[in-house]
Amino acid sequence: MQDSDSPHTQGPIATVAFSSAPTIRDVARLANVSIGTASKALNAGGRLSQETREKVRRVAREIGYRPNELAQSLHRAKSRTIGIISNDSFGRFTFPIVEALEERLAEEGIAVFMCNATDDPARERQHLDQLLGKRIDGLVVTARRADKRVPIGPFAHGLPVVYVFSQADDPGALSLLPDDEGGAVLAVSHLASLGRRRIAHITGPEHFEAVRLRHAGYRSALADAGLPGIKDYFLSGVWSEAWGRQAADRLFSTAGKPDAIFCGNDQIARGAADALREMGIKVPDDVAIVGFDNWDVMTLAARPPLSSIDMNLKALGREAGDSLLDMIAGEKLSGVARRPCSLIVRESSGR
Amino acid sequence: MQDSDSPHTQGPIATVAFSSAPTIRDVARLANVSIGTASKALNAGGRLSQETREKVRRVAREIGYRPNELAQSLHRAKSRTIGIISNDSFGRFTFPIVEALEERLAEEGIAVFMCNATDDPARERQHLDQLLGKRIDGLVVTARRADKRVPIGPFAHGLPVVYVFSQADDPGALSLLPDDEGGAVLAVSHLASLGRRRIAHITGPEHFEAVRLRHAGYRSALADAGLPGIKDYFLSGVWSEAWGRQAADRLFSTAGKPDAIFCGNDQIARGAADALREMGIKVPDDVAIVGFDNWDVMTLAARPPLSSIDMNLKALGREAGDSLLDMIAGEKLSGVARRPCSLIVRESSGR
DNA sequence: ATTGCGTGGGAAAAGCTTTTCCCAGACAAC
DNA sequence: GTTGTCTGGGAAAAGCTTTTCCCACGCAAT
Repeated sequence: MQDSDSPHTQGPIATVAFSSAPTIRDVARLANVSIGTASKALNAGGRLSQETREKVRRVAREIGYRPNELAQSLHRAKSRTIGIISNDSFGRFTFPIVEALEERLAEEGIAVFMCNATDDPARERQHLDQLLGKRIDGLVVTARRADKRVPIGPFAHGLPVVYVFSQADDPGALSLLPDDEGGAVLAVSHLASLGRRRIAHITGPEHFEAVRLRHAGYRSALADAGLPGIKDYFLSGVWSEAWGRQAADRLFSTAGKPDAIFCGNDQIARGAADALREMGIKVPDDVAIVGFDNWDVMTLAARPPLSSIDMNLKALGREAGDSLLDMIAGEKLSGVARRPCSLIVRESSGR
Repeated sequence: MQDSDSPHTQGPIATVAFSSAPTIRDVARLANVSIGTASKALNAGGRLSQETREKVRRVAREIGYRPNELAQSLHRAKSRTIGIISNDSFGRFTFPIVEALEERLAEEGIAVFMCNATDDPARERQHLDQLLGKRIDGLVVTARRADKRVPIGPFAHGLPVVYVFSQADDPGALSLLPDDEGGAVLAVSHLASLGRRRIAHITGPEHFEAVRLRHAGYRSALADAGLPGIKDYFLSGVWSEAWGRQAADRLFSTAGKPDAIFCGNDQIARGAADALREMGIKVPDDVAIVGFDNWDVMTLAARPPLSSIDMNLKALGREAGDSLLDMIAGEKLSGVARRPCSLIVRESSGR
């Protein structure tokens, strides 16, 4: 906290009852100084005797004075406030991002307005309007899917905008995304390094960019390992456990019995693991499995616990905060940046 | 939106490039009127000719004028802003609450500051300090568990405070909670109404108030149905699928084979369902199961899909918004209110 | 004793809006 | 033609801070 030594952060919430929050006039009056002097005393600026300074601070603490940030913001034309517009109703993916972002910004004393638009352009517009009225210093846009969306700007006054887990054709804005392709490479190379040679891929709907990118990573990692791409080993469906079970059944009835499966998410992976267990196929001995998302609810509850790819969403959120701060400070950042995923090895591909 | 007819909500984000956001002075100058007149023209107040009014509005729209809410807030001593402090890092339970709350408040043009304290009193204090500086009109406190916490106030200036999914000994504040006991009654009466007579209860750690309340509901519903409470049928453990499996195993090896299980949450219920299936016990034919939370990730993926108790968290969040609005409007609300849960019947107790 | 300088503190403006009060002008009525 | 009334619009204050500029006083130096 930059102002952790300012008097109001230490005092009680309020000691003296005022009819409304005390202002600097109250402080000045009670300390027998002018308003300007009181302000200088509280802000470590100006030339004041130590004595006066302390007197003012003491009074401020006693009456629970806390500067009105609205007035401060108005004065300095910076609100120390940013907005987040989400289209995920803050679901599983945006949440860690938003949490890390909020934490980073809180470190700088910047508060976060949270707006949920749930893919409704009218609501998004309404929120945006309100945020602009509140003179936010920056804007973060996030979503459930990393697919391209229409730009939310551009803004005449150069409002800094960061898209995270989301992207748009917005030349002035920065997009921060996980490296889906790299994550898939990580998973498949890991499986190959275990000696697996028949690696299947069960995943979600192909209209997701993430599905296409992870598929690309799967293929390139296979090629790098000198393994053939087998058509029947690629199964695109939906993001559910039921599909994972169904696809696994299919792999072991019609297709040629793989010895490893890379799944597009952890739900599919868990479904596949369940199906294999019920078929009497041992995981990881007969078939190794790696999921995607590293969602503990799935990976830890599955039998056996699932290896998975972690998109490092907290790090992504934190970086979004860093970047936004840089942009607010005047730096120009733009383009699309993809950040690496991590492989988390558990029993399903362990040993 | 109360001001949906004000000009700025319809115009473009910005048409003319200003060095910084245009102010009402710019509008007044370009429309050849005084600042006061411009304000009146834009706000439907005062006595102005229709002509002047339209001229001002046209200019405002053309230059993308948007009133500075910081100045408005400063003037009217209402920020139209509230804060939410969460200690759940916005997890599964607080999300729906916060989402509904934000939606309700957005309807009134009130923006929401989101703060995550994660059970760290220092961070909570820091956030609170900042929020008070920003002159929020109200505060919502939420948490991962509904257990009692230390009050966040009291505040000298009567800041409205609502605890939701959380409670504290704060005489001036309102607490809104789900009726855990009633939810348990709902579940157990439902099972009894299906003709089940040996109803077990597998649940989480007893230091959770929710566990104790649901247990109480379980017992009172048993009594109401004229069923005996059997000691071996109550199993308290942790909130996990693994515990659900383990407890179910125990019920069917040592205890006297129940014909229904009411589970303290959906993860336990899913674990129990899995264990039963693997023992060759049919759900719901041999044993009916009802979970708690109605968490779709569990209830829909389980085999069979799980009946569950829904805490109606969205309704709770919306009501928290309503109450906070009332309190901001001057109404005095306090005490602890518990809101009913709903029973969602699926296959695990269906037919 | 007078000049000069430094120091401590005050006055005022600026940032943007809203609202109240007031004034000037126009028109009607006498 | 003069008075009165209504109407359209302007001036100014208030809301709270910060910051710049300036002034007055005291002390030291000549």
